Amino acid sequence: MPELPEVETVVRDLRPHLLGRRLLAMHWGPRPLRRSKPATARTERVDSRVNAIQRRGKWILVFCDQGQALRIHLGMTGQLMVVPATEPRPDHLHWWADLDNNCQWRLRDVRRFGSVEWFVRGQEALTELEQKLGPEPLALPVGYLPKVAGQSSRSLKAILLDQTIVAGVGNIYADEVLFQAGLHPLRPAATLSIEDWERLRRVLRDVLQRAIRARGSTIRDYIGGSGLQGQFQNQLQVYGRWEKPCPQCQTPIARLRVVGRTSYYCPQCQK
DNA sequence: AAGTCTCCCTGAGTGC
DNA sequence: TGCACTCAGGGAGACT
Repeated sequence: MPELPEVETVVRDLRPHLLGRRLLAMHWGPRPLRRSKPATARTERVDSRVNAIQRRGKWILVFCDQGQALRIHLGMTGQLMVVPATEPRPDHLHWWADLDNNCQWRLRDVRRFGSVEWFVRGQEALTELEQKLGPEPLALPVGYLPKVAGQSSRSLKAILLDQTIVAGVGNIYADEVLFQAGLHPLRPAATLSIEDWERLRRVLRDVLQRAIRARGSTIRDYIGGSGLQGQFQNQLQVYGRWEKPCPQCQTPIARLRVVGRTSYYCPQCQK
């Protein structure tokens, strides 16, 4: 499941293949992705050069030199890759773009939770996101979290998953961060001390940075933009480790459902 | 009005 | 072998 470290890895992998390349045309297949625009099967003439590729939260933004932009979300199972155009089309291919070097940039997405949106006025793709997303967790100002969540009765798990508070954290890294910080997923945000919030801020940054270095976590479907799997799944301390011993205290890892998501945690280490 | 729930989607896994 | 069922969870919108 692509979260911030996985999306960042995809963006870094794609840059050398796409920067400076001309996008000739792009194609949406007959089975619609979620909330894609255009929504129906069609081909869009583009003929514009790729200027920049960036990540914002779990979103990918690709800017072209005539002011347009592509906005892509990988959903749960999205895979982006650049391959020779002659390569056979895989199953579940729902969008692709023709490049000027006989290569094709492709989105494969088994569950179609992803989206690809084409903006003629590219800046709108970013300003829309900025209106609804919180800051990047790798660069959170000291004091930001207690300011926006310090009075909230919500659980810490809900806070971390809320993209309007902080953008890019999903279920896996929320659990890992809370374990590393020694905080229970159901702990009400309003009960944290300033020291707790500062520890959480640092752990959030450190866990995500380590995961980026490992090219993210491949649990089931995720692969990077060069087709490589991630390696951080081997460093996960609690996620997916139900009833296995806690790496700190050997207590069996517990799980429960918080805001519709499965949470893994150590009942001994996390208070 | 803040916070939680439901829905979408498919393949893998499980039990019978 | 086949079938029914559950689970995985991102984000949007419905609901309480």
